[in-house]
Amino acid sequence: MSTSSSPDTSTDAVTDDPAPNRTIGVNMPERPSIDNIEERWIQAWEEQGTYTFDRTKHRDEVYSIDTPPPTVSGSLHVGHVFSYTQTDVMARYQRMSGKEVFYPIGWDDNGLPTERRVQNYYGVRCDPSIPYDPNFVAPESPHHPPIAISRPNFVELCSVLTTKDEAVFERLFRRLGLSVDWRQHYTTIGPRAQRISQRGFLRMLKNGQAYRQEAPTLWDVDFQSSVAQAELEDRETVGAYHRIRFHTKQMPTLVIETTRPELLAACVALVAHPDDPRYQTLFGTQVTTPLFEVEIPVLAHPLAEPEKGSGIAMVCTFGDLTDVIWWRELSLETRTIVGRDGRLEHISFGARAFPSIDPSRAQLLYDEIAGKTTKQARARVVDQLRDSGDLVDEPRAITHAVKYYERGERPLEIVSSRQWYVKTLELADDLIRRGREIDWHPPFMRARYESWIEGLNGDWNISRQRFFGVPFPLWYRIGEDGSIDDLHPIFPDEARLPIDPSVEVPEGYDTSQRGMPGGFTADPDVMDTWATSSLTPEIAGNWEDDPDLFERIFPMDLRPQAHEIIRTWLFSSVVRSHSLHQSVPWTNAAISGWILDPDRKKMSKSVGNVVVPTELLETKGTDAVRYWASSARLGVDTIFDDRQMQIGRRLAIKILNASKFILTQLGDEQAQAPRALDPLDESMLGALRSVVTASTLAFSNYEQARALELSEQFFWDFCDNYLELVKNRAYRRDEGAESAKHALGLALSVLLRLFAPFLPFATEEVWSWWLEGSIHRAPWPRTEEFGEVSGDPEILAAVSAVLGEIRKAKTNAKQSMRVSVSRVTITADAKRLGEIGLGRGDLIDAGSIVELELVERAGQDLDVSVELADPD
RNA sequence: GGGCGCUUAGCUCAGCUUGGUUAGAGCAUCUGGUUUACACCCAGAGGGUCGGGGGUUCGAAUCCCUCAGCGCCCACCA
Repeated sequence: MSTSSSPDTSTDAVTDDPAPNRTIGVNMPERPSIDNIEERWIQAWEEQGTYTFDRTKHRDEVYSIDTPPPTVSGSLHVGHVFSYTQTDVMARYQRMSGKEVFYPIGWDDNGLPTERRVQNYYGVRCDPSIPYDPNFVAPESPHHPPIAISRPNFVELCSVLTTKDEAVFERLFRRLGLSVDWRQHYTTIGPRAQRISQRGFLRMLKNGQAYRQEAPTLWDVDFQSSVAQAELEDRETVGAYHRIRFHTKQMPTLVIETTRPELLAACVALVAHPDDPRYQTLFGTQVTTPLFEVEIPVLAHPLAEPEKGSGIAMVCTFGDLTDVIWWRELSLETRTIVGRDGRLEHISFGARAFPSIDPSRAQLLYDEIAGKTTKQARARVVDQLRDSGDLVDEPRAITHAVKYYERGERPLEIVSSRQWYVKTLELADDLIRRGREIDWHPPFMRARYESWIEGLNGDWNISRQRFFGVPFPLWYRIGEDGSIDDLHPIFPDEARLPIDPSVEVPEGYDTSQRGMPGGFTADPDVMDTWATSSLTPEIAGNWEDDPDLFERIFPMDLRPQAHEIIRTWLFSSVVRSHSLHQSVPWTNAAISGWILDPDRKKMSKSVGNVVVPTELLETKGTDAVRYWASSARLGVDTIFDDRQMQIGRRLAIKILNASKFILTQLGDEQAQAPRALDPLDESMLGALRSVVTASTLAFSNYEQARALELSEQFFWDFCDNYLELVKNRAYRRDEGAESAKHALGLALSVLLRLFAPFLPFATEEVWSWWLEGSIHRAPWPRTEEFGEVSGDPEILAAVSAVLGEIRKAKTNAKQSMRVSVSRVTITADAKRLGEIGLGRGDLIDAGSIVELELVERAGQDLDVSVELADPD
């Protein structure tokens, strides 16, 4: 034998090698590793089109997924890694099960988050009154103070930045091994999304599902835009109760309590409960407000709570949502004083809207607060009340829940404005019924959907007074007198969509007529981001522009998403689908949990506890991270736990090593079906067949964590016991070896495929050592593959138990596992003894047993007595 | 105020739908072993009155009632 170094060491002649020459595993490395294998496979999958959607497949052969388009202006966090992996696991399972998986990817890049990011990133702000500057160059670093730029310039910057952000997201998602079809790609600001959003809106306008109305609207004074009920959140905020005296002749003193004394000038009534004995004499009378001395009615309404404060409330236009209800139901006056910028407007007392007994004094007092913010005005009004003697006691500090826009910093105001709405209130029953057509995973998440619908207090406001969004595709006529005809919008032909009405001109008009008497003006608003996102199935499926595709994927099979956006994304999607298609948008909703940090706080950027996902994937390995994400059940909030990733990492490595070992034993001989299977091999295959059945069932119930657990449990036992028992026999050249090789080959193939959805890289790596094609297009294991195997899992279990006892004896004696055993006596009942007898030869080999005695004793389950060989 | 979820070993979690081995796994801890599949390995050990109380049952982690703690969702919180 040559001692010179040969590059071809693996085929170096080793004449006494019991295994034949093998070509299997020519790509098999000496020391397999899961590190740095990702990029190779990502590239191979892309080149081979492994995940490309085949659109010739019929609807019932397709599994379609309404992938959540992540907000690209947000940061990447482990929550993305977690939930997107859970969806990918299901996608891979469905693909292997024979479904053609429609797995698109979108980026949510329109809307306020992007605007805000652009403002901060470049140091700019949008001023729609400025004309477009074609030579504008964005500053290198954030400019202070922000540069005012035109709307078109601003929108351009939004596009530039989102493109950058999207590239970062794409890198992460590829690295995570998502089996999305990158050709099925959309953005929520792109032309297709705009066209479909606008078409969806026009359809709903025409069928009466959308309407425009002037009404009290939730308003963020910083963003200067309306917001929807779904975007509210309560925040505990410090405030104070102020006891204020109103003037009446009916009672010696009349005191109300309020947290918003600055709205006194906007007061339009007092309200008490109809049964409240204290105020019976007041109902129907007029009382006078302090300071401004405006006469207001005292009215009864059941919403007034006698226990709260003094039991009688000051109704202002508008302090909160209850005021809106009272205002509407009691047909009260409108006296708005808070402007859209959050400051008190200048108003005139004595005018019709603001009558006063003493207009000049009222004006004097009010002029001190006009122009101030509500907070500044509040302090001043309290001083005024104190001076006038109408403040009873000093303000009492409290903490109470106040409504904020979820992205906002100051409490919401309610202003009267004209907005576009989508009808939801009258659909409530239908929407709940639709919700019950969807299979929720986990089922209890449906309760959140229903409780949201039951709590709706108005229709869905879809218009926003912002810039980077989908414009409403409408114009309004301007009368000869310059008045705008809001009631009869001009619609574009749908074939023209998408359009920007501030640039394009309605049919029959020309550019010169824009903004002119007798001409037209564009609707200035953009759509709420959810008005677009609610159409993701339509956008991904290219609704009406590609009806052939759409009918192959809609209604979709799966909507994966997080639970905090049930009231927004999920709800609004059901609304649109119900109205546009009289259908649910999908048949399954898989709701992922949150990632919590070890203190059980939700991981978020503001808490400063976010782990950078790309670093995580690089240091742990993608499969390890995917294992962690896969082992969490849907809907369950999960602690970020790198120990769980370590376990996944070990599993992936073990799969590589065990596979290498098995492939080495298989050799390259054409696998031949053995004449008869050894009972131990058959037993192992019988157990594995049960795993296939149980794992498949778990997947069909959207319990991927269970499927993983089953396969993993089997696999470790398979390595520790079966491989040890069978490896000596497999090396021989007899019938027993044939049986072992057959069983090993089948088991390896099945196991790799069972793990493939979870650990796509490690399993693909092994597959490539052995077989052609991608494992991710290989069929999901079926029980039929096991043929006539009728294996009783008890045999392997019994033999393994004996092997365990022998190991225990060796361990207790602090001996090596390789030390030989001079005598083993097994006492058991006939059935157990029979099972063990079937694995006798393998047991003797694996345990290094010199003498094995089987003793039958009825009623004895299993007793193993072990005599170790003399250490000498 | 209404609703949902959770509470099992030091840690992270299964098990509960359909009640029945001695309540499981991994990690961590401890004790050993091994270096021709794998030290990212192997073997073994210790560790739990299944949140409290009550009930149903021959039998309850599992079913029912109740209480508590934690988390979340919803609500017209002057």
